[in-house]
Amino acid sequence: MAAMLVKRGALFHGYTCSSLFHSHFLLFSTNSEPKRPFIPSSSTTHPQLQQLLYEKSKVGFNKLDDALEVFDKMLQIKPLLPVMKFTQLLTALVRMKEYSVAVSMFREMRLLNIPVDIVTFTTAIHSCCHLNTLDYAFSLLAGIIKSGWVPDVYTYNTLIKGLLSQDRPLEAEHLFRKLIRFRDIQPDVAMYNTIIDGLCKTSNTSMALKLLRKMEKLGCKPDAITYNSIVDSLCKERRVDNALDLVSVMTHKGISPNVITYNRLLQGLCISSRWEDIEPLLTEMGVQKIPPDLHTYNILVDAHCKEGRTKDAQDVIEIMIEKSVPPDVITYNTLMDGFCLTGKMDRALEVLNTMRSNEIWPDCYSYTILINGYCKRHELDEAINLLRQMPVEGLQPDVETYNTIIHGLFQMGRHAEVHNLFHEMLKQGNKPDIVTCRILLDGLFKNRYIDEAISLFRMMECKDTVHDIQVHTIAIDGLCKNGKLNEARKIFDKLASRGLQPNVITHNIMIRGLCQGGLFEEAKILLSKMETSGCLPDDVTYNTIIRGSLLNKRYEEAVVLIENMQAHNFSVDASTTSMVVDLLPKEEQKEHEEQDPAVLAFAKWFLQ
DNA sequence: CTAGGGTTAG
Repeated sequence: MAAMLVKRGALFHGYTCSSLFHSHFLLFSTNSEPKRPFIPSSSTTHPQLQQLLYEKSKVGFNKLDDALEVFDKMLQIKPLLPVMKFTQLLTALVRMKEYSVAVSMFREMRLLNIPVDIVTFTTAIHSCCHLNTLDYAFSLLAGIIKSGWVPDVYTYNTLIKGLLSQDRPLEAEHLFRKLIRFRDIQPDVAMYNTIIDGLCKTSNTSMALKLLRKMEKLGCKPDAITYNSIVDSLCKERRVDNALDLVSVMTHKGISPNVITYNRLLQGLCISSRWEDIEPLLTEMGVQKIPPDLHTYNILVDAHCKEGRTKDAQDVIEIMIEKSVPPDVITYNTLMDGFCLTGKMDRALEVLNTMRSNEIWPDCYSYTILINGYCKRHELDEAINLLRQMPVEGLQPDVETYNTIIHGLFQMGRHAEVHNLFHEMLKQGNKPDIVTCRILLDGLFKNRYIDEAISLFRMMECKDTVHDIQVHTIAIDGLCKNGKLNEARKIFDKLASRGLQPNVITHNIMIRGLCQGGLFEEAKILLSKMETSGCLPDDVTYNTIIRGSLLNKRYEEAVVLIENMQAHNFSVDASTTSMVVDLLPKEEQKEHEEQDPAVLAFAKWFLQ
């Protein structure tokens, strides 16, 4: 569980209601006000309400106004209706994702002294969690206790889930441990599932597996949800065989995999490019009588597209329509992306029309995909046309759209337009994200605006908002490539003290920089540090250091490095090979006898 | 008719 602590910024604040006033302020100052005031209308009679409630309970509360109308009428009734009726209304709002209205209504109920109970409180807490007002959620927890109720497993699970969804896993863990330690509640499957999912989402799969065993030992039977979280996590870590094993374990224990299990496995096979294993799994789904759903088909469409088989992807869509699983906007976006990937922009645009004629309306992402397609083809004017088309279609470009087009402009050296678009993006109220930071920094370096790049990086450093290894890697790369090796080294050396873990790409960039700057010894030291650290070298690392050794005329060491690489089951890449070939004397040079014998010896050894 | 209304996975 301790490994959950890796998530940054998760300081333990405690669970008091000290911030009650602050939370109230938040509630009033945001859009949490009801859509209209709760002024009870007159001349409502009880039977009328019963009729309304009866009707609504059959068709559900479709509109927000329905719920508000019912609330008004409910308030009229004397004697007061059972709390449950009010809770049902709150739940209806939650189902409509009208969380702020739900919270306001709850507050109204409290002001009117409607005697809410633990279920009502929990529903209100659930709404707060969706509104990012966790402080208020915890003040409601205090409110529960003050009202003489006892928070139960539902209440705490809602809060834990809220903490996790707010990226506060440390506090979620604390709360969970506290509950167990003080035996406040007996965790049930749902609570274990919440924690296990939290562990999985913070890449603590082994911890999740431990907790799975622990819950079983404590007599809490895991269900499909428990296993699916872990299966998903294993697949994302490309441990799809472990995922498959876990599924056979669950089946053995009498817990049947469901469509979500199979979808996660299919996705896992796709991530690991194990196309040959997909067909058997689909067959097994058929045997188990689990029909594929929309997600299954979307995974298949994506897999075909990723492999460039857009025809097969289209066939899958045909099958979907046949089987009455109508494609959605994701299906069509995936197919469009497939066409963009192969540069077939006309086909991608056809898909856009197909989806419109099927009354599936393109979203912002549809346009981003197309814009990305044009950027890849270096057709920036087409991309900009599409960007301008979006508002006409009632779509507002988002950060991702702007990131895509800014990246494209930089690639084409259209630096001046980047500035315009960046300011447009800010004016539209889009906050730059970490990807924007990376694109800007990289673009400035690659377009040789070195001073601008450096000052941008310094700004990011000062603000400390950009606590991101990729941004630092980009800066190191940019500095190395522009003859500022020492500044690059300074940043690299400071990474650990900033709590940033250099990854294999960071290392490869630094090693290449060192080799090209003639600091081969230092590059070798860095490689050996990698071999003993958690960041294992990959084929790029070995090829980089080998090219470095050749560049620095260390032919004996090149032999050792190549053998070392082959011992690690990596092979020499094309770039390294051509470098060796270049070492050989050219035909026209053959008569000259200046060739270094060590070079010849090495090249002969390599080519034998 | 003694529950009903609230928690967890893509």
